[in-house]
Amino acid sequence: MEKEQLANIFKALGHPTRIRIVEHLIELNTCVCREIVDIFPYSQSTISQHLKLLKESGIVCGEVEGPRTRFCVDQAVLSRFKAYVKSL
Amino acid sequence: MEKEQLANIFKALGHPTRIRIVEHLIELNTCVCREIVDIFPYSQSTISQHLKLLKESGIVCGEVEGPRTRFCVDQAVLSRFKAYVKSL
DNA sequence: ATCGTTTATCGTCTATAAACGATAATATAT
DNA sequence: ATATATTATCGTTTATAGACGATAAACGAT
Repeated sequence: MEKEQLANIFKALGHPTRIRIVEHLIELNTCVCREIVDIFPYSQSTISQHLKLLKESGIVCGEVEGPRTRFCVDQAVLSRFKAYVKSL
Repeated sequence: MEKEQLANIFKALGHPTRIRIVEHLIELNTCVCREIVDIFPYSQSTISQHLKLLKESGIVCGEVEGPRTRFCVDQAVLSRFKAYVKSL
């Protein structure tokens, strides 16, 4: 796993809200943006921005499904990330 | 482990240079600032600042030793951090 | 065709990060 | 006492993050 992507994943997780979003995604397996907006005390645009960062890091993927986007954790990337952390 | 500290550790590792510094500290077990400055293409003040962030997150600790500071990874914190990541 | 719902993006503002050089602080050695 | 080496901090500059509201885009339902 490249240092650059590693750093991006760490950075993506470097915010309490994004940690919680990822935990939530792992728990529910999948999720649309609206559900997350309803849970957190932030605006839709803010949550969307957090999801964008998570997606850009590669740890989360989102597929468009009609008018909404279904987000989920990319298990392959998460596995590689966990393997790296374990190696520390 | 509290979300706030978790996020701080993730954030601290969210920079390629700081990842490398931590890897280096783990490898050598301990290190003074000057050695790191010699390795990386950044100024002493920049490296010192990176070390400060790492220290503030708790993942690294530094004890003053005469005119220099000896840095090392806090194994207890690293362990807890690794345990959290494993739980994802 | 229009409306409502959902999501992404734009523009803005404020705060923090990242880098540097310069300087202060500390301790060792001369 | 003075010089040297090491580290931390200050001040500055530029870039990025984090939040918001407003708006655009996409689709489903009416």
